[in-house]
Amino acid sequence: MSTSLLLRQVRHLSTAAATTSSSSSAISISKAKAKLRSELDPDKALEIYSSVSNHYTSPVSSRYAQDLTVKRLAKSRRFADIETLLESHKNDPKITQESYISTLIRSYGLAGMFDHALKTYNQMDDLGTPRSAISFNALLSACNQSKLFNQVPKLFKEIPQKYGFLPDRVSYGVLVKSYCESGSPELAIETMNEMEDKGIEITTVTFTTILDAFYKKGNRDEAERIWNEMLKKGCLPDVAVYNVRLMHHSQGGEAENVKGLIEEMSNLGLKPDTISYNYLMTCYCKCGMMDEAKKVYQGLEENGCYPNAATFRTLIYHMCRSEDFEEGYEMFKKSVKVHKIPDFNTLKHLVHGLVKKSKIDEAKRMCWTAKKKFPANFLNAWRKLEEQLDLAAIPSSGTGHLDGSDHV
DNA sequence: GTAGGGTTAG
Repeated sequence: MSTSLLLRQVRHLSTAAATTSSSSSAISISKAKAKLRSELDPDKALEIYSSVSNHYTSPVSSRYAQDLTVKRLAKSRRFADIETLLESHKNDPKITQESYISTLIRSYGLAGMFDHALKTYNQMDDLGTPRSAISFNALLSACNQSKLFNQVPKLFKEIPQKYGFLPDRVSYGVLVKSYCESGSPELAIETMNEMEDKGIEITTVTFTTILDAFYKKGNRDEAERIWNEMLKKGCLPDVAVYNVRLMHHSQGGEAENVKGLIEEMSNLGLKPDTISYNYLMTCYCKCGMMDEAKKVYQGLEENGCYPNAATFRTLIYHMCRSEDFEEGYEMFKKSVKVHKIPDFNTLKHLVHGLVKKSKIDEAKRMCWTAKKKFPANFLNAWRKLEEQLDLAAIPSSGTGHLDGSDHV
């Protein structure tokens, strides 16, 4: 189906949703989300999205599907398509709900289209949508997402005053983020003091933003001071704030410290997630402790976690570095099986390595599978790689199915 | 019903 046709259909569907309640061909939103996660092709993503977009249930459930679709389109620089898609939602009667229009504002931000986000925010008067901190927060987030960090303080000063509402702790959270992103965590601390004066709750989230900013600046002492202040203020640490600490300790290859932080989390009753374990794994890989890294991978499931694309990418990358290409190939097959294939560059190293070790059949099978699993715009890159390495012929044994049907 | 952690690499 062509994109323009599809978009026309989407528009039709969202208008139709105003009068009729459902369409029998639509797939469930949870099914769509799962499909969207593994779909890198923007056209196909749009197709999946269009089959659920007329089934708007609540902002939170449809936002994820919309965000994924917009992100795919933005990555392909298809801004006109994003506009058509998001503008079509303005025909929906739910546009008078502040939370509904807020998802559109946020999505424009995600695409880096802040001018459209602001235009939508300004349209609220005409559309008859009431304003509060909710849509304001969406606008501020859109500003940050579009990397216009310097504009956030200005909006923060002007908009609540203009429309007569008060910024809430989330609004302040976005403001803090904008200062941190501009490289001024000092201004973020000032903002935190201001929050305290105004009686606005400072949460673990706000501290996490600032903690991360100081680590990124290489100011570890200040980061530690923020961490201690957070605890002193009675904010409970959670998995996200530990992941910030894990990230910065794993970058220095401090395997013992990272291991210690993971244990600290468990002692506090926090369950490390895939991101936490990925940091531990990365750290072991960097220290050349590949066996320990593999143990982390093998233990993921019993810890209630699933490997993601970064898990496979990290393992495959470091297996290639230590010339364990066959092991890397086994890992590649596992990644295909669970639809978490790493990026092209990582796999390129692996194909080269397999050829170097005369594992021609494996290299051919890899290319064959990758061409099927990557989005269409990668087809040329894979063909070129095949040609360079003289792998273009059909794999010698069998058809080379790697997607769970054999060989895995 | 919104804010924080995944360019975890070369």
